[in-house]
Amino acid sequence: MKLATWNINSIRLRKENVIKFLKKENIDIIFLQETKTIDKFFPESFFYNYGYTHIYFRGEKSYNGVAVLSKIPFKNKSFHNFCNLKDTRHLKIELINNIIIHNFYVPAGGDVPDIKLNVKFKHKIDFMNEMIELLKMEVSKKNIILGDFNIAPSENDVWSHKTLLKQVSHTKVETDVFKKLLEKCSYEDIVRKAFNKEDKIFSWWSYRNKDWKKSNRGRRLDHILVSNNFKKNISNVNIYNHIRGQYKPSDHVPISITLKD
DNA sequence: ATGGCGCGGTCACCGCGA
Repeated sequence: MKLATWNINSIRLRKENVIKFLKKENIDIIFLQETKTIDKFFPESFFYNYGYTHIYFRGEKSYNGVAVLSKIPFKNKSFHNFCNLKDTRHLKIELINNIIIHNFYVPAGGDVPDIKLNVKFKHKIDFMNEMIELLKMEVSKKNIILGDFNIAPSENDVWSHKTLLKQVSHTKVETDVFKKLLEKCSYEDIVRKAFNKEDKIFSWWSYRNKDWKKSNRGRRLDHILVSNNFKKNISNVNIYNHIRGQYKPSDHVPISITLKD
C-alpha cells in the first residue's frame, strides 16, 4: 500500500494536479490539507470516478480543510476539534488491518514567535500539546500521523538554520514541541531517517521567490511519522520536489511511503 | 530589513499563509 500527504492549497483549483500525481505514482491513499472549501463544493465525484471511492473530508469556507481519498475502505473514521475550535484541521481513519492514520493541518502560527504576544503562535503550541495528549493514548497501536505540521524540526530541514531560528516554523519552542511529540508518543520521523543527516530536504517553497528552484529557500514542514513498533513495515520514502515546478503548483509538494501490513 | 506571490471571497481589496 502506497500512501501520500500533500498540502494542496485549494482542492477545487488543483484537482487535476492531484489526480495526475495519484495515477503516475500509483497512490492508494492520499491525505490532503488546506482544501479551502466547504463540504458542499468538494469535488467528490471527480475523484470517485478515478477509483478513489472511499472519501472523507471536513472543510470550511476559505481556510483550512482536510481530506482523505482512498481506494481502500475504512473501518472507522472520526475527527477531533482541537483548542475548542471548529476549524477543520484533523481527521482520523482506521483501516481494515487496524492501522490508524491521523491527518493534521497544524496552525501556521503567525509572525511573532512568542506565545504572550501572538495568539496565533499560542494556538500552534497549544494545538501541538493537545496532539501529544491525544496521541499518548495510542502508543500501542499501529499508528501513522501525517500532514502539514508547519514545523521544520532539524537543522537541514531549512535552507538556513541560522536565519530561520528566529522565524516561525523553526524556532526552538517549535522544534522542542515536535521533539516532545516524537518522544512522548513514540514516533519515528521516518522521512528524515531515509536521508543523510546533512542532506537538505524540503517540502515547501514560498510563492514569493522569483525562482523557487534557483534560490532553493525551502523548508520541510510536511511530515509522515510512524509508531516505533510499526516502522519496520515502511519502505520507499519519496519527496516529489519536481511537483513544485508544475503548472499552477501548490507551494507544498507531496511525500509518499510504501507500507506492508 | 523588506517584500516578494497566490488563495478565497459579502470580490478589486482584504485576511491569511510561514
